[in-house]
Amino acid sequence: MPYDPSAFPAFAVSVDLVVLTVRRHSLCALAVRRGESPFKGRWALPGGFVRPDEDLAVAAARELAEETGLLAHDPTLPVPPNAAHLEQLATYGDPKRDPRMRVVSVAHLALAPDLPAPRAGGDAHSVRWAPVESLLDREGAFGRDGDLAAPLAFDHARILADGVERARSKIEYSSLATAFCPQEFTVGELRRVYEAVWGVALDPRNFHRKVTGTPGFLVPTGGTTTRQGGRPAQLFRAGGATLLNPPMLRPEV
Amino acid sequence: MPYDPSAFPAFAVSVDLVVLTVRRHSLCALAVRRGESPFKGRWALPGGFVRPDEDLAVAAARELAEETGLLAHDPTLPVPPNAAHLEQLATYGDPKRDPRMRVVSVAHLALAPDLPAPRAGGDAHSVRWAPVESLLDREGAFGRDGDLAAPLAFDHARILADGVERARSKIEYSSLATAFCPQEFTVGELRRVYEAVWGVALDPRNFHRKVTGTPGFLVPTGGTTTRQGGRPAQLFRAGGATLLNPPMLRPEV
DNA sequence: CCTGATTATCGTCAGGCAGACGACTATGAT
DNA sequence: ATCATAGTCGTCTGCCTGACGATAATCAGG
Repeated sequence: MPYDPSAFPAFAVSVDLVVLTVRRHSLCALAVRRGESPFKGRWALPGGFVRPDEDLAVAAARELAEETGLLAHDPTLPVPPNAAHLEQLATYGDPKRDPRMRVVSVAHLALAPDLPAPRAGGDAHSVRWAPVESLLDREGAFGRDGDLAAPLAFDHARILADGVERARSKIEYSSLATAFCPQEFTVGELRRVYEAVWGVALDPRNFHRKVTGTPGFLVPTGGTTTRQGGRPAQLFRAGGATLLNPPMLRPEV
Repeated sequence: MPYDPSAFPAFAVSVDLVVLTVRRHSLCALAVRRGESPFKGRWALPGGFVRPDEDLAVAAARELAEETGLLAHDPTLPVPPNAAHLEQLATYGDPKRDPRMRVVSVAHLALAPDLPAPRAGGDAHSVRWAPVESLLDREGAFGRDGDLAAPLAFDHARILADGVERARSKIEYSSLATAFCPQEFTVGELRRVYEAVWGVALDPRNFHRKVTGTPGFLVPTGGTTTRQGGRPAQLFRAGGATLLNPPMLRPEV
């Protein structure tokens, strides 16, 4: 029996990306400047429409690659050089979230190491990393279109806030913070990731004891580096463990 | 400038519900029997299409009320008598997940106290509570259509498994387990909720110490009850705290 | 009434882990 | 050589958890 799709309301489905990285000791998100109405000239999260025969995760990985050149990382495979963590975040479907039409957006969260260059994607629009506070602390008081301090387009401030909160809580009980680091990194670099994401200062000695004492979190590569200045530090790679038990504790307040 | 929606692929968007409760010391989920093709006669999760001007959370709350009579619980308001916890779970959009057409389903998770009657919804189809293991442990070896032991329709086994895992982990660090209890409950009843959801036995003495010692988790109502047999137990209501810090620890293995 | 079964509640103790912080090490800069 | 910087190892104390003993208050049945 043939089926009549017109019996059900039609929606457009898009994926939006919260791509986070740590740059210069602060948590940054990828933002693109919109070249078209609505919200023309305003900053927004990267994203796009899902294709007719494309799974949601595939669409998100495609958008991520288009914007950053990063590959989505399948956790079952060894980590390729240019890999980012990618996971589904949440879905936003307020009927009025897009003034053009009914769009349901499946937001995804990507965590990437600091990239050599914030390369613009295939499209010619501008792309940049911006500290998440600067993207979120926008009252709209100066919100003329095109103003760099205008709020993010659509409901993207909400999506970004949800993504940041997911990242903040997830590095507590998983080894996901290593997704912000290059393949080889030091304990100090990992600590600065936690400090940037949580916005707190951590005790280097207790942090060192905790991460080196958690089985499977870090594996030493044998090398050392002195790129941070001071005494040379051991280099590590991410170990096989994905869940930290007991978790890293985020300091109060 | 008018906008042409036909420029983008059209999707149907539905909400599916993982409704969990604890009955007779085991974790159960709500299942409905499908009256139509595809998967006619098979068990499935309750759900339905999102209406053209309906937010996703509203659609989920509407489906929940239709199937169970439960109201979704806005956490900012005092808990009404027939309230359930409702939250978004994840979104499933495999192009082949529904043989009829491209359907993206936004799954939601609802936690409800044990209901007086598993009342059938407005539709005349049959509805029942089933232990989650019995819904998930179906190899499909006996999977003729209509067979009670056939796997769940569509990708609903996956959705149910994800919902159960979300509930299992979320009661660790939040006070959500109280959503499985009536408005007034004893420490022992709350402990049996944890035991049913996790499938483990907990030490009654350590559990009592933990939950009564966590500020804001439980507030005594002053009453006592003996409905479980044995010594009368104090009655509590859920306190204002939503996050448990430190969390309840799920026993190893 | 007495006994046992059942459930609730309080207490004790040892081990593990986290926070605070002292001490020492190995590099580069001046 | 000295200093600044960062990394690494230890120590101590307090809190929390798991294991488990002991007591309290009810009900069922003899």
